[in-house]
Amino acid sequence: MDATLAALADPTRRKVIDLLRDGPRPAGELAEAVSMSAPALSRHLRVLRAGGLVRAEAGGDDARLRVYTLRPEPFTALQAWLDQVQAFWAEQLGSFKDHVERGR
Amino acid sequence: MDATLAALADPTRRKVIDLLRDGPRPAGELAEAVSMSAPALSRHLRVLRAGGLVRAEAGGDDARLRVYTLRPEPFTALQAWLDQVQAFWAEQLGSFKDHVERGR
DNA sequence: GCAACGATTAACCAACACGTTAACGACTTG
DNA sequence: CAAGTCGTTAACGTGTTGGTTAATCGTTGC
Repeated sequence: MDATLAALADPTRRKVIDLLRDGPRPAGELAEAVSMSAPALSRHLRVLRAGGLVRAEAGGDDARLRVYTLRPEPFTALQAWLDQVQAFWAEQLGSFKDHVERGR
Repeated sequence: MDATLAALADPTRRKVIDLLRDGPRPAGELAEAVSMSAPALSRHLRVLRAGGLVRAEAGGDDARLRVYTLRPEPFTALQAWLDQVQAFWAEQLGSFKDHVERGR
């Protein structure tokens, strides 16, 4: 949870996530898409990997390529936490409902 | 979106969110709950306020108190983004379904 | 009015995050 | 095998973050 949100805190990394939304891509394409030096992006990718947000596999045809793909687990975990937080307003709504039903 | 995730990146601030889940609290209580000096927490609260995650109102009885409450907007916005990201696997599932239905 | 209190801001410092260029290892291609 | 390519790590400078204590502002209560 900690690693997930730390990873998502950076705009560049979020942009990478958004890019990967329409399909896996090799590191090079990602670097160019965010107009950043390859080393800089490589470290962002390391953070994303450490947080389990992405996974890298060797490109089948050209083994030099490292193809990155989104991983679902951290996102579902985050969503679960968000649901818990939002339960707060559900309670508020419940109190209000009780309040109303109690006739005032 | 940026401010939201930046705010959530810090563990202390997430703990504050979790504390506020079961009701509004004054700054002092929060500071003690996270065992941190009042100034340190005050700055965390400023970040949370800037991101719109919380709102502060003067305590009705004692005007020295600043009572903090959760605000829903950033959380729903974040959830919307998460849904978009997760659409990725929905597509994958679709492809798999097509794959199966195509008889192989 | 004056001491105490709650909260924030100011000033300062250690630690970390992020970008750059340079160097390196692994693979491909002629 | 030699040169070029893809990606990562190393080393470095810089800006930001997060904590501390000291000072400030508004409110409370005797």
